[in-house]
Amino acid sequence: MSKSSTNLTIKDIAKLSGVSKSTVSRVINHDPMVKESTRNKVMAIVEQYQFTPSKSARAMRGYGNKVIGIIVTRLDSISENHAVQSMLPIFYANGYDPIIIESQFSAAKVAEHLMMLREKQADGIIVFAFTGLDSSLLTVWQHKCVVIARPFSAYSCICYDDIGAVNKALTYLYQSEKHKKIGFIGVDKQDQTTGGLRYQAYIDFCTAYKIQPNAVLGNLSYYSGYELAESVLVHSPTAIVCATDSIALGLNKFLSEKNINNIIVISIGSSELLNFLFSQTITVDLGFDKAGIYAANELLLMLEKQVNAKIITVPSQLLK
Amino acid sequence: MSKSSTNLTIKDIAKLSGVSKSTVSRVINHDPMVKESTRNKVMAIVEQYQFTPSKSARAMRGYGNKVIGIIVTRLDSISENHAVQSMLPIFYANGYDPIIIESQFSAAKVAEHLMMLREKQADGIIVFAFTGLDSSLLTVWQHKCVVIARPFSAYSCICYDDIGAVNKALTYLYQSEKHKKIGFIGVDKQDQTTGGLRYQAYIDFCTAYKIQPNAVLGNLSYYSGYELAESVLVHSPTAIVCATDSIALGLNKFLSEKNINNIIVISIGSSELLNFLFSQTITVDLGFDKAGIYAANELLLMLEKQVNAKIITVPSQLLK
DNA sequence: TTGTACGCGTTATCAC
DNA sequence: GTGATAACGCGTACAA
Repeated sequence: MSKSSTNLTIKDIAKLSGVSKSTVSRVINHDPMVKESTRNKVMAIVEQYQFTPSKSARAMRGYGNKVIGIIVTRLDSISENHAVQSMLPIFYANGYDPIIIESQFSAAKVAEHLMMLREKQADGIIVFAFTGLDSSLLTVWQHKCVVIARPFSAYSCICYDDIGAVNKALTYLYQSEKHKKIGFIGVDKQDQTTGGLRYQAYIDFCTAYKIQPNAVLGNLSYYSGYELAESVLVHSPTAIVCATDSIALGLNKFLSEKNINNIIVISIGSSELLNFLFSQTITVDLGFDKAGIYAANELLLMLEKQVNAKIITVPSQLLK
Repeated sequence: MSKSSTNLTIKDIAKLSGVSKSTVSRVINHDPMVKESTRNKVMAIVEQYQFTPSKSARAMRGYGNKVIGIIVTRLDSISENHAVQSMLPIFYANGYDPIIIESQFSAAKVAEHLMMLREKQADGIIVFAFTGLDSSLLTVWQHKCVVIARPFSAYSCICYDDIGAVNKALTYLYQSEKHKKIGFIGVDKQDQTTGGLRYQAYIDFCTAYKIQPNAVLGNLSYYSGYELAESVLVHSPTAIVCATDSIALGLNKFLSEKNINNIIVISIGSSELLNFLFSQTITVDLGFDKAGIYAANELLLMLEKQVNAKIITVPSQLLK
């Protein structure tokens, strides 16, 4: 009926409901100082015409755009994907428009994207950290920013339980299953968390329980797991812990090809694909989806009221 | 040195360079009617202070936001990820900020997102189509929209070579390798392209070459490939064509578990993971990355000048 | 309680 | 060539 061709403005709504622009503005922004009757009157028109205030205009008034920037390292990272997918509904439910961008592990790109987000008057950001990303880039955003996967001091961070996850895996193998020869395939220590932390946890466990370490480090790809398999197997372990599910995929392929099926594989990180393809693999869930939920809620909290930075560690869970 | 705390406006630049706002605006927008000397003078200041005009303000002036909306079905779709990753650099290079959103195969969500994009004054959109998405939703965007994976009439579309890909697979098996008993695992025909088109191509080839069809249809998951394997194998084919790489993963898992290794598997869709895990599988590359490039360039073309809708089919390629 | 007038940062239309 | 000025849609002191 009503021509909904071109978008209505606050002025039109004012005319239509017989009040002034300011009153309409007050109604929209839930100013308590408006008479019940006029509020209803205006709201009726607003509903009827499906009016929504121009975001650009509000942004210009310094209002914030109801925009959250989400900077992932790579769009095709399975773990980050899960985290993002679980935070999106939360942002939508609170009226925020999440905009996803890719850093490709480049600090320079992060800087670029942050500039863009500032221009767009984004209200807050979520950053998936990586080796080489410096917290100094984020200073401007300090109080409207949640960092994932690295514990930057003075920032709100969501971290994975790298150490606990490895310990859970090793405890299960050593205590419950009485394995004595446990190998480890990890990633280079230059990667502080997935690399350094998980490797160190393995080493620490070994020294604590007087196990002969048998570790080898590569990169994050499944090729790495495949290629490094042999150098761990040469010490004839009865179980092998993989620092990531990709590595576990590679290792499993190797074992499957060589028809080796008396070795237990435990993966830090539990992906649907790994569980499907190699269902005998034991996995430790790092809780990517929970991380997303934590991150989103924490950010919304920060935007609502001043809240001091905290570091949340997502609990891990052994799945057997 | 210079305090870069709060953002400068066009007014500040004007004051700083001793001209008026209008002249600064002209310089920024490459108006040829400005004296060389003043342009240089202004540009110097612009560079020095790293000034960039407020996007919100431009948007309000109806200028367009230099924003491209990209509506994917799911963030973790490997194929769409590839396409998106290949279009992002193109948009960045042309000064556009791509914003990625998830439809989750829901037409209602698409409608919501489109509303949001309109409010934000997005300049154009790219939509990954799916079963249940109606082109009527897109009418407002008709001339600034590229659709991927479905041939909507009167829209610019990038389509995959479903029929050609299946034909290439079958031709290879039948002509070059002399297979006579070729099975097919596909997806339900309700999915018009991946489901209907690829199945029909198989059937057509069979009737053309008088092959006894041996097809079964399920869904897009790798579980489906695994579960349907048996009902195809029961007719003892020597080769099986899988409509997607996920299905091929599932089928390969089944074959591997049963120690069946005399059956050729061909997958429509070539993923890195499939090639890694089951390297003996022959794959037909549908060209997801090329699709992204085509889509981005086509959209940029549409935004620049009037150009009539065309349908581009991405060539497929057999990889053996 | 509501309306008026102004400013946000930009571009477009005039004059000069 | 360049500068003043109006306009975009909105929020908000200030006045009524």
